[in-house]
Amino acid sequence: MYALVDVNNMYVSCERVFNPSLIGRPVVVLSNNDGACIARSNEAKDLGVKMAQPWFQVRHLQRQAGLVALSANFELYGDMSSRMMALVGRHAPRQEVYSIDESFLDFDGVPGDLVPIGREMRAQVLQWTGLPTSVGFGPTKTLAKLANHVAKMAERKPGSYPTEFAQVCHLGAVPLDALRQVFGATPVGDVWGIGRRSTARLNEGGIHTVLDLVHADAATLRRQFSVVLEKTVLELRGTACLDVDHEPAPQQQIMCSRSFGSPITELAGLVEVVSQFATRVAEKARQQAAAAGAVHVFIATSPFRQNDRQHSPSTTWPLARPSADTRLVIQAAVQALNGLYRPGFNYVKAGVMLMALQPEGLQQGKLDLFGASPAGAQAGTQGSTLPCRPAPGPRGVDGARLMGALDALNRRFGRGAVTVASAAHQARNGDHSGRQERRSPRYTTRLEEIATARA
DNA sequence: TCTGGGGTCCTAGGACCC
DNA sequence: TCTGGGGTCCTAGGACCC
Repeated sequence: MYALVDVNNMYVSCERVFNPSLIGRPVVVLSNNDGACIARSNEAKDLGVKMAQPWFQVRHLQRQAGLVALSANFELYGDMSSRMMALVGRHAPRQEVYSIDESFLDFDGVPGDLVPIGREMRAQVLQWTGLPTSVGFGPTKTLAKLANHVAKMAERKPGSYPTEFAQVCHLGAVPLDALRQVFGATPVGDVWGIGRRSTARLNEGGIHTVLDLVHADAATLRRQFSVVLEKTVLELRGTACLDVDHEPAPQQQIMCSRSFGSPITELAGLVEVVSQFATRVAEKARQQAAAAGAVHVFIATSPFRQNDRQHSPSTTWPLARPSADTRLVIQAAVQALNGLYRPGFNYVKAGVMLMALQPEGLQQGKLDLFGASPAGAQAGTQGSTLPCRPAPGPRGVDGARLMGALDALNRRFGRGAVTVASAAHQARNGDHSGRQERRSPRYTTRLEEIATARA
């Protein structure tokens, strides 16, 4: 039997732990640039605020309805997440951390009634971290997900589902007719793995509820849609196709992308932001002890600016050999960018992705024909590389040691304290990193921002 | 004026090989 | 004049997730 434990309105709940005056009020957490709502309290959902809705469209609700908006504080959410994950992981033999606020648990071999275990787990997380959760049990991951959805909705919208399902719901332990009722009351679009596109197509074919879906022919759905949907149907019928992934494979890509505070039209501005994103992904790769085989870059205009000409190209630039050296990643990213850029467009977003990741140190042989010159661009200008020594970086400095020193300085003095020159023009040329005017303190990870208690 | 960011998996089709 | 077929690998793009 599987469980899915999930924090209700995670980001808002994290904020409420440290600012209880937010409890009971409509609250949203905003994305980068304070541009869109990426988390909503139940009260904000009831006001009609949609996921990813632009802030300017709901801003008027501040006055009209007391809506409170906060800038995202990912450092806080990440730390709260690890505390919560550690707690729930104790209750089952195997755990898969599925996202920042969700965890699958595998209760295989655990005897007895799981519902009391779920309630205890929920109470413990609430008491020890302050975060409210919902728990769903089911014989497959998809059913556990659905049970979790039911647990949440039964609490939030009395009447949508039987009240005994509120907070903790075990769909593997209900009578068949009760299960049919749940299936009949749930739109297909609420099922894990069925998105907007598939929902529309299923509806056209007369499939509206989960009950319709489980009665449909799986092989036909596979032909018309995909194996993914077929598996979803099998899982809803109780046949497990997905297992808990307790040892996740290393990441395949590392990305950093962001929209800008205001459009950028000049190449120089794009070089700066792309260099910063490249710096960030290289840092992330080194944290994971990974090296990238290629660098993918994209820039994009805004589809919302309908009078603008649109241009959203992307390209992948190979590295001469796998690396997480900030300088090499920046060089490759900027070269890629040079090929993408066209004058006369209002670019509003860019991103850098590291591809073909592999464990650091796995590289075959320390030598290659062109030494360490990036993408072979400076081949022949550096003389030959001696065997059995780490190849020098672009300026003849030992790359690994330099990056290690860079990371250590930034850990100690804060991110961005030391960086590569091409990524450091921000202060002079205006800030493209965007607004974050409503961010709460990083209570749990910065000593200087720790919560203070008042008598 | 202002419209998220970071991921995974699957599929189709082209390149390439023998 | 006649001009293969089967397999693998890679890539781009789509759909989905939170």
